[in-house]
Amino acid sequence: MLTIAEGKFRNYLKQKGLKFTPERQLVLEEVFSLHKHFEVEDIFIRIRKKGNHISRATIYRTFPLLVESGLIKEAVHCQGGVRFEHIYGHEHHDHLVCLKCGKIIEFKEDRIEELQDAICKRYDFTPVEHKLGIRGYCKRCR
Amino acid sequence: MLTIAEGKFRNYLKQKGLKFTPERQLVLEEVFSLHKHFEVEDIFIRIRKKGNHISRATIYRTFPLLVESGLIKEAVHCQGGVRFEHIYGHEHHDHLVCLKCGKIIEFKEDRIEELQDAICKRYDFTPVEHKLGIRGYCKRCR
DNA sequence: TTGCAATTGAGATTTAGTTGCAAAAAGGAG
DNA sequence: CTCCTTTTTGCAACTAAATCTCAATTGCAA
Ligand SMILES: [Mn+2]
Ligand SMILES: [Mn+2]
Ligand SMILES: [Zn+2]
Ligand SMILES: [Zn+2]
Repeated sequence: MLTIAEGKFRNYLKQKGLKFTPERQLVLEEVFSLHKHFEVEDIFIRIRKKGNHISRATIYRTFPLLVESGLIKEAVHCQGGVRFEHIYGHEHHDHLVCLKCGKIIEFKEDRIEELQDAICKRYDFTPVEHKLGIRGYCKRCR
Repeated sequence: MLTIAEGKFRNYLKQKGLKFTPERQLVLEEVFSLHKHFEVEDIFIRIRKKGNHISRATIYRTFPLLVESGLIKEAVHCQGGVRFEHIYGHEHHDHLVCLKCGKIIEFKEDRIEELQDAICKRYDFTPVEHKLGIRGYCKRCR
């Protein structure tokens, strides 16, 4: 999984004339060692905890490259920072976000996706990505 | 329209033990004189241009009250600030956002809304609000 | 190995939004 | 109307996320 993601990242970088540096590798590895939503600060802290050195600026500069290369994307705008998630190795899905406990439930509904396509056709609009977030209260917080 | 919105706002404030001040009235009027998406800074500038005095802090403090009272809501997180829109006097809708020119197309699709309800039932989730934003390229920018 | 463009880290800067506080004012009680 | 309490205001100081600047470093292709 990581190796394939790394291959994609290397290709992307090369094709853009950019370099695969040790710092970018650290970020990539950390991002793909997680299996949930994450934000810049999470990755920063985890890399530092492992004794590796990296600056926040580098992570902030690396994330857009990971997005551009199709490996991760913005998932939800929670209170505070932007949260990211993997694309590579994960099917597209949308989110239910609990306003009380912050729990995030992922769901997939093909019929919604189809209707979205139909709407884009109706407005002669070429979709690149979409985000559907439903906020409310989960079973336990209601 | 404004008068009814003002009534709702006054009720909300009273019920919370808050006051209907001239500044809050200015914000309310300005917000409802617009008929498109807006952000805090827009309202600030428009009020100032008319020669009225108000501070940004007051507007930042008033917006959550307008949201809480059900008159406006966050529409989209564009590059930069949060954009708001009216709820009062407008039907619920979602957005297509052009990544090139920033144009926003509003759409309404009841079948998507129904499917969302079904999903919430499936996960025993009580929805409060949702936001569906499709980003891509409009007819002219493609 | 060399040269150059890309990258890095550190700290400064920007930007959106929040907060503390003293002075002002709303609005209910009397 | 006047008084009194509570809320509100403006300003400036502050915060936090993200971006930028720049000198020193490094990747990598020739
Ligand atoms: Mn997810
Ligand atoms: Mn809208
Ligand atoms: Zn919950
Ligand atoms: Zn466009």
